[in-house]
Amino acid sequence: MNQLITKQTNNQVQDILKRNQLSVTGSRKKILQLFLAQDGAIAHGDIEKRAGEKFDRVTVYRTLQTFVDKGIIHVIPTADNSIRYALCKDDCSEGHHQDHHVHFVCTQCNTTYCLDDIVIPELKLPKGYSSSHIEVVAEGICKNCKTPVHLP
Amino acid sequence: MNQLITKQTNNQVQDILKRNQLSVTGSRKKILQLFLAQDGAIAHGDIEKRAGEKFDRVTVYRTLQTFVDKGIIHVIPTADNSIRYALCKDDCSEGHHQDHHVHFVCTQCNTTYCLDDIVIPELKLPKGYSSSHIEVVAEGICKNCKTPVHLP
DNA sequence: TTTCTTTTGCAACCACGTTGCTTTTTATTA
DNA sequence: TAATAAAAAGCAACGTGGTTGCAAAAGAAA
Ligand SMILES: [Mn+2]
Ligand SMILES: [Mn+2]
Ligand SMILES: [Zn+2]
Ligand SMILES: [Zn+2]
Repeated sequence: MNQLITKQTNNQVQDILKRNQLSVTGSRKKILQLFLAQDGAIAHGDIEKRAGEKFDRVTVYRTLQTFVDKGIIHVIPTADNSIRYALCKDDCSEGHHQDHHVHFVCTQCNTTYCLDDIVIPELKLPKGYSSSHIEVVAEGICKNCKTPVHLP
Repeated sequence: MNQLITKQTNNQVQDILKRNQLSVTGSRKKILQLFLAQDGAIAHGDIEKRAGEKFDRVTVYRTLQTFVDKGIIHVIPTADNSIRYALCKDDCSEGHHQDHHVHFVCTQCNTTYCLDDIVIPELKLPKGYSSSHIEVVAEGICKNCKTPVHLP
């Protein structure tokens, strides 16, 4: 079964790389698999840990940069300066990211989620200020860490 | 006149340091003056440049850390990972920061402002998520960079 | 398989931040 | 004002995260 999933994922990985005109290499396959197997974002450190036994530090950096350039993943700003990445939706492409959405960091499991469907509300700025883009990061408890409610 | 301002500011600096039970030293005076003379936040790099000719790199780090600990300044999260600091309002004190406000980064002059009076609007999170704190950073044109309107 | 192009690994480097320790400065008290 | 104790500053050394140039290896195309 694990084998089956791997095969499926493998096709998906090949597909994404081909579609973006990237050659299929070990490092790219490995890192892309990490993203596909993950609900939410991954910190650079974790990627390096999980891919780093097999690949050089520099290769990991370059692979991630390539993916960002191609619009396959996007960078998520964090308060603690640890860089995180997450898969982009399909409407991103080379040089054209479309990743303006709210991010949610769970304070319990430390997972970062992209909340693509949440509307960023209007902000009443002071006189003279006008904003072109608003970055919102919410902190709290995620769906998986929520304390379950006992029904009577 | 410059002399007068300096004297006034000097008193203010002494006052802030005394109030927080900090000894009055060259580095602390210099760095605090930078903040008092500035509308908006200052990047660590700038502080180091403007105070660094006279003081050691390490001293600048330690001074800023002391100010943060005492609730004199607060750290501002930025997308580009350049750490910025701004003066806290009076309701911050040692170990008790009260700096939950919107930040505004001007894309023209690159100044970062603390918008203390802006209300952070409610966010409709997906089912299962609950947030305890929302970080908002708005990007755009500030009051000083706004294109002036010609009156007829 | 051969050839050309792209990617990788390695070594070296830089920027940023931290730590331990000694010297200097500040506050306190005589 | 001079002596003392406590705090801060300077220095050197180190760690981490990220970058660059170049030679070797792997991938794509033929
Ligand atoms: Mn996202
Ligand atoms: Mn602020
Ligand atoms: Zn969680
Ligand atoms: Zn501006």
